Amino acid sequence: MAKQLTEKQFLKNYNIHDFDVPLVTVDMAIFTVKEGKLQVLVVKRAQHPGKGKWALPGGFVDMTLDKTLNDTAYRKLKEKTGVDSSYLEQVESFGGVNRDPRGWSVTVAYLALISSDDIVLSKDESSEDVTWVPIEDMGEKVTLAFDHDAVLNACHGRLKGKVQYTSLPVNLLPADFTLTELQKTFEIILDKSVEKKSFRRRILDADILEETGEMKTGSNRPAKLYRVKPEGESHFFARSLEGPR
Amino acid sequence: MAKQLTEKQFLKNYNIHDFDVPLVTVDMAIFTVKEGKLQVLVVKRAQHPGKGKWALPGGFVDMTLDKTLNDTAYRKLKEKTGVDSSYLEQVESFGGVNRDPRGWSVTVAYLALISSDDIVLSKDESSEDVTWVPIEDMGEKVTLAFDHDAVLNACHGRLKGKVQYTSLPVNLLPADFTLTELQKTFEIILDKSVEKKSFRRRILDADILEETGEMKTGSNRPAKLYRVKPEGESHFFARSLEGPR
DNA sequence: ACTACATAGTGTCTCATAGCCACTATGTAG
DNA sequence: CTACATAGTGGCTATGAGACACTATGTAGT
Repeated sequence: MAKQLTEKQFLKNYNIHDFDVPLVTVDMAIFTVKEGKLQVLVVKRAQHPGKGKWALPGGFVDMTLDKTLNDTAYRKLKEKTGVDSSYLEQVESFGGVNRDPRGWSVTVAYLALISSDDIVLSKDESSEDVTWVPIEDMGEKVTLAFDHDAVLNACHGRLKGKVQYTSLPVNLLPADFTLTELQKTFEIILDKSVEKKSFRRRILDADILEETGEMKTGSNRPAKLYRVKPEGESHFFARSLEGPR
Repeated sequence: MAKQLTEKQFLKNYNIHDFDVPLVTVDMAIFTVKEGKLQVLVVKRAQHPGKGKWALPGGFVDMTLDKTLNDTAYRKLKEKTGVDSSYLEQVESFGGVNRDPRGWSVTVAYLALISSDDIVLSKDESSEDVTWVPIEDMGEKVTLAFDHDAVLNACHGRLKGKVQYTSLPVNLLPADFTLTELQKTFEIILDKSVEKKSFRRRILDADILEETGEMKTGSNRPAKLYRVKPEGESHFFARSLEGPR
């Protein structure tokens, strides 16, 4: 059966373009914060090309299922994580003759942010394994197939950039959270500490959160729980977080 | 000959996908400032579909000429304007089943900024006319084929957004310019006035320009001429231009 | 040559918001 | 009841934007 072919044989048989049209895929960097680390979802490819290698989840646009590129992205996200509502943002498209051995191809990269709470990872016929990898382990412990290291890099860069002047990280937390938890999330993404008072002032003055009325108890002084107001999930600040002087 | 077909006939004959692969194009919003207005380049389509309508310049990826998507963008820019070095930035990709009558298609939108000085517009076989249109006339006096109004909107939005916190507009001016000219350019894009002292302080403190040593004479007091330092063309400011209180 | 004027460029105040860091508040654990 | 950890605040400094009046230096008309 086809699955027993080597990559070389597979490529020899692969013949999608009788017309000179590039392949089009959507690939996603799905981020979450787990165990105090920013992690990204990767899948082990069950099929050629790149069989057995880790890669970002993604795949071809399904012209019968998907009416738009965003549909493709949502579908992929749901397939791998079961999540169907979360922050999703198109980042950048990568296209060229050398990035995929099947020939000229274009991938539209998306960034997704989800809370590690509501996830059940699930593999399908295209992937033999699915796992979270801390972003800090990428490059050394794990490298990705195709140009996915570059794709991931672009997505990670976008995330880090936007964290400086938006409220994006709220999308990495469960519905209710404390300000300290939110601050930690910012710090994890920025990979540096953030001053407590500045942070709380900034977030509270932006008026993007509302108190749930509940408190988070557990260790020491209980903390107020907040939830994101509608529209609050991507507030833009006029000034960047500047970091220590 | 084929050019005499109606659009309906043309579409009936059009049969590029024996395989279910979307079409891939690159479309560009090429901006300049001319006559005190932000203007965008549009072409009148000489071919179906959309024959006779205005559209953003662009076209198919040429898999023999282009090694990457950026190559396609540069090629298109050069074809229409003769310019071969200018600011070019990928903005967003639009894909869907309804945006092009030929079927499922993806376009990768690029934003280009050029100085109105060094341009010689040139048409080719795909366009029967090429012209600049003030962005303020788009929508009322001019509408575009396909979903190009939306594409242009995304590019214009990106430009306006980045002007708030970057030095991008330097790319719309000739090599040498005065601070007042630069300020005017910012004001034209933002469509609001900018305070002179704040503006000059911001730009000069950013250390992205250098004096040419020349002065621009002509009317009244001569003004120092500046040019952009290497790397200065896309400086990011920590604070946005805020506008009048 | 002198004066009017337009445009270039500056001095200096206020204001908003980030960083700093010590202080107070309120719970849990022994 | 005390120690301690974590939540949350007060109040200062620093940076850079906005306001706006002021000075500087050319061109143009007579």
